[in-house]
Amino acid sequence: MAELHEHNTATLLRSAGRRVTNARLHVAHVLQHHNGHMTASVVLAGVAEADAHIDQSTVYRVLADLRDSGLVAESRFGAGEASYEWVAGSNHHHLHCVECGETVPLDGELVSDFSSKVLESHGFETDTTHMVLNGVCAKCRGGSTTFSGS
Amino acid sequence: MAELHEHNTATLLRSAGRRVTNARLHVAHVLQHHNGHMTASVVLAGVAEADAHIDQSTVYRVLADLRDSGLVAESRFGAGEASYEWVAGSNHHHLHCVECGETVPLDGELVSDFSSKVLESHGFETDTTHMVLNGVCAKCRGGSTTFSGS
DNA sequence: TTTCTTATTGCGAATCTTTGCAGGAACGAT
DNA sequence: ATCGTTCCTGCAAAGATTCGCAATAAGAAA
Repeated sequence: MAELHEHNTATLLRSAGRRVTNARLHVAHVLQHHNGHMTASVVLAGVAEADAHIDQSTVYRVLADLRDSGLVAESRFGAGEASYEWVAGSNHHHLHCVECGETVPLDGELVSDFSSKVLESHGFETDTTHMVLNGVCAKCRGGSTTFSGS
Repeated sequence: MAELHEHNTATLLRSAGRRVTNARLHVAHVLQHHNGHMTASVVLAGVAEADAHIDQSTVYRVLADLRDSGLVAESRFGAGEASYEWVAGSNHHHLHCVECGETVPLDGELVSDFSSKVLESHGFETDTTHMVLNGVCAKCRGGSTTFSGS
């Protein structure tokens, strides 16, 4: 099972034109086995635990090129530090509440509709594989709770 | 003129519940007199030139609370370092082309439409005072229609 | 103006992230 | 399996950003 994961990861890396290396597999593994977003320092810790020999600078570099390869999403929730999440190309979006800190998924259709309108009127093709919007959630607004969750 | 600016800035600071201080006026001044986005280090340099006595850590702190006050927008163009821009509450949005690096303004109505749809279906009030979308502009799209990740 | 409260600042040090470079590893070709 | 070309990585050092804390200055109140 871990093997399957690694096989997938290797394939993904290769099709992204990257070499399959120990450091990359470790970073990917840590990200894959953690639910939700992780800050760089958490990733750093996870990788260090798995293989103390991998250097911090390498982890940062790997994170950056996994991001560039589209396998990892890097999000900035407002002021805070960056956080990383394994996405492997899947489209998904977040609404991040600045009051309570919760992050909820955002309907992808709304995003793609918006995206195509932008393309229409500006000729600009937006990269909306992973979008983060800050704001205030239903609960914190105290208003109607029409959101069902998923 | 400079006086007017400073008067405005002071007022804005006060209504944001912040004290009017030398450091804040200097940072604001530097941002106001620069067209477009500036990285932290450029702001740092500008402030240092104006008043060498203001510490770097103070500039970072001021930048952060001007951001929190909504007077300054902090943008992250993809991988690069953060950049800052004096906005003082005005709504405006950017489309940033990852190919040529150009930044063009995005129609605010599209954004507010999108925003109200998100509110409708998720009960989530998005803060879209300053939005940055990455992608590929009309010019750079040229012939190719396919855009793969970032 | 003088006093009082507390947000801000400067300074030094800790922390986080990036960079240059030379040795080592991945992978296609032989 | 070995060779050769490039990509990656570890290491060390530089650079960027944040933090703790005592001293200072802003704004409110008297």
